[in-house]
Amino acid sequence: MRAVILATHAATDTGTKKPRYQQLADELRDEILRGAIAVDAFPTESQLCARYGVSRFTVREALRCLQSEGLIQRKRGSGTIIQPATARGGALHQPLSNFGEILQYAKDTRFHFTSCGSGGLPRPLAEQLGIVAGGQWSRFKGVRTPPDTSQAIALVEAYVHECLSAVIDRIQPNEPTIFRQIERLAKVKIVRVTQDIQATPASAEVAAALGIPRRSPCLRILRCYIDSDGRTLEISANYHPGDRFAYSMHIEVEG
Amino acid sequence: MRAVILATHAATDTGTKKPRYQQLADELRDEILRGAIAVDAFPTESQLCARYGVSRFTVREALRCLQSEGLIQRKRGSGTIIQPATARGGALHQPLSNFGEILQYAKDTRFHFTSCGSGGLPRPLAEQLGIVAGGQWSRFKGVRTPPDTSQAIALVEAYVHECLSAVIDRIQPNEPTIFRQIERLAKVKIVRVTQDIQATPASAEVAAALGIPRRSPCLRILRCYIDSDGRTLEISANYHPGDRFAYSMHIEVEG
DNA sequence: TAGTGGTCTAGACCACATG
DNA sequence: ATGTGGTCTAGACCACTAT
Repeated sequence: MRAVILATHAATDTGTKKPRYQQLADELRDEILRGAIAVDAFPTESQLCARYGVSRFTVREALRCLQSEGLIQRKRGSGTIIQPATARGGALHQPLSNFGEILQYAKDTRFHFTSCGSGGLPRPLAEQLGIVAGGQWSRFKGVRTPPDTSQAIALVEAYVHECLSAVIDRIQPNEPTIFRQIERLAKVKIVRVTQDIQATPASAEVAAALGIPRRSPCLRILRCYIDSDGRTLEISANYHPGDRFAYSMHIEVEG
Repeated sequence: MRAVILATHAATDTGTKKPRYQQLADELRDEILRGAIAVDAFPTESQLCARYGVSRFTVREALRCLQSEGLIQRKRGSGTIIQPATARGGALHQPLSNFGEILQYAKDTRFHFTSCGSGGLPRPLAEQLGIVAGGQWSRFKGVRTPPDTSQAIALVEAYVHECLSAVIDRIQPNEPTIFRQIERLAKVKIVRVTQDIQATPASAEVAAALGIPRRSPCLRILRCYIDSDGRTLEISANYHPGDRFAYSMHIEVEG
């Protein structure tokens, strides 16, 4: 009865040129996670402006990133403090509520899947998502495993829309995610992901893959990957064992 | 097998004075949800600047709100479009990933609870959250019901920290949320909420309250309400029936 | 009172999409 | 070529906190 432990810290795409505020966010994130800044001695905005030679806007955009990742906490009048690891939940509650963290989760686990032909979406799935049935989707099936054990933490069923059929044959079964391959091969960009989280009983297949009893509780995460034209290019259903997996997130209160 | 339907649109606190960009966001959100703007005819930033007599910064802050709520989608070079209701999932996938939406969910359901004495945190709960055991917590228990049916959608167990014992007796059992009462009575402010989502089997108590079989899958959402000093003031465990409740959210991809 | 973060203005240049 | 949203500057005033 221990939730999955995931490392944080999004990958740094050193190849692409990032805006200044993202570079700054990367640097500060690094220092925070290395413990190079005392918890109660985070620089003020004006100090950061001076130190990095940027305007307050750039500093604030960078700090907005770190705040949305739960690394810092800010209060008008008093300043910025580093969110202590205990308040972040230690290694136990790594948030998965932004995109970089989903990627990191994928990178930190092993994934292997196989192609399973094509056809329509399963009706219950299409109904829940409100997607008109009838399209053709290529089907993949796989298992996700943490690096330190052989016990699977997810059975994954993925469906890729027919409009990508030209590149489907080139999808490799051992890369960390399918949608990143789609982006690269079809030259599209995923700009939005929707998630539906529900508790379901383990089917025979899920039970076998995860090593749990049939009908025992599973966390099912249904993800839709949407491109800049609003098309749903991929749908994945992820079944996680209820006793070994928790989905963690944090919410900053606005105002 | 139908997920819970929740109305969106955060409440407008007409009493408090809001920043200009939030007022603007409220107005635009209203127009979008009323259908007063054609899906493909959303004004550009400069049009909004002119129409409302504000700077581009203010417009962009407002649009950032709407984007994080999933109402609009923006693309450099082409403009802003309204996310059609189908891509938002219709009434089926109301997001609960920001604070206003959690409040709205609470407002749209009936909640009744009773006080159940005080004591330490249950050990498994304390372990999962990494909170040092030993503190005293006041215990509440309740049921949340949608307005249109009598079928409960959640059994709630809440724990309020002893440092608020001065106000605990004044907590009313019929207001929509406990933490809002805490904020008002103890003059504190919740600035951060963490959530742990897991699938668990229904205990006898949960099964009875929700009208589902014992051991059937439940979605358990564990929330910690944290104030500006980093103190966890309230912890709530929410048990939702797996077949009647889905937690939906969307994620905008950065960059 | 001094300093913090939150809001806001009026500019500017850029990458990108569309004609 | 024009216009979009994304980034960035250099200022300003304010609400709030700490002392």
